[in-house]
Amino acid sequence: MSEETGLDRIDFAILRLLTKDAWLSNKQIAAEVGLAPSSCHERIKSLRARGVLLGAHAEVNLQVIGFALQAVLFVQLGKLSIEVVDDFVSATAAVPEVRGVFLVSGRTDLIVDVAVRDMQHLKTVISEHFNRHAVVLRVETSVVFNRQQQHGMPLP
Amino acid sequence: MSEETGLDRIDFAILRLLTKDAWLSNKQIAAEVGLAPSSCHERIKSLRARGVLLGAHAEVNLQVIGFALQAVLFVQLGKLSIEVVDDFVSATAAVPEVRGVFLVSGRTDLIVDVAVRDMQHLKTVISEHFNRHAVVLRVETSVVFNRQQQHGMPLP
DNA sequence: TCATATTTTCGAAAACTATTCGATTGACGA
DNA sequence: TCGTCAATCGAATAGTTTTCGAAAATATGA
Repeated sequence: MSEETGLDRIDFAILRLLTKDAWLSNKQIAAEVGLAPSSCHERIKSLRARGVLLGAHAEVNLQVIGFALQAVLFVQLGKLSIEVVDDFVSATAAVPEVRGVFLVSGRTDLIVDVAVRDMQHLKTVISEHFNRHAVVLRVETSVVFNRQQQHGMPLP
Repeated sequence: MSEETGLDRIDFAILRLLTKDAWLSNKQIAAEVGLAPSSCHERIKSLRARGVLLGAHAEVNLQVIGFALQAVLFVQLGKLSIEVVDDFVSATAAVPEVRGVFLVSGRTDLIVDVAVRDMQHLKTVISEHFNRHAVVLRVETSVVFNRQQQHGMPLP
């Protein structure tokens, strides 16, 4: 068991499997990692209880439900307190079209990943949720041509 | 049933529940959407078969496994063919530390979201996978201070 | 409008899986 | 070496998923 994390080789194997496919059965995982189903079940329960496994989310094909356009917004904010900025980040994340928000260092403050139906919809989202907001100084928009997301573990 | 998507109100309810928590049982979902378990099961099977539901991924606490630092890389590429660029996007997505890659329009070509252990690790990743690569003209790095991800449906 | 075809839903049975629990094993420090 | 503790196991139970034929609802066409 690694002293760093409190997780051993088998825990990592379980995490790797579940990040690849959260719908694997406990029985299948147990077989893959070489444990009895009851032991594997105990480990997964423990990983959840310790806050290592945070949950699982199904992935839907956004094209199919009519969200054909993706964009990235580079948002510049005014000089604000940390509290105001963090609140704006949370408010932004709560917008249904927003898939992700990053508060970053550098020339831009916020990077916002949005999924929309079309250009008209994109215009509406930017106008309603960013340009209208007093804390926002400037929004630069980039269209996403290609995108790849990695859901697995960041270990080779 | 919506003619646009081939999905009705109940399908959307199922998708909303599963994107929030992919570990909900079929029985629970059936109860929430007001169907018999067998009918609900049939719908979920169909959503998978039609490519609407693409899969599910467990979410792990990256801090706990030692990935304490997140960064966004803004990568500028040379004038290249679409094929070469798409290949580079795929190669980038395959790097374990890379969580997501966006090929975008505008002043930067690639936005890369990475999770690393520390600054030393970040330096290594940028050096090994970007600066070393001939197609990369320039990499600008931003540290991620705060991040929120939305896994649910982009509908109110 | 009515009859027919098709799809969807349902409940019950069967098959399978998760979950619990006491006993056993194995690791570790005294 | 011994005792303690945590992890593992197998078997029993409880619960869920999956299948399937029949019924209901919905769509189709004359």
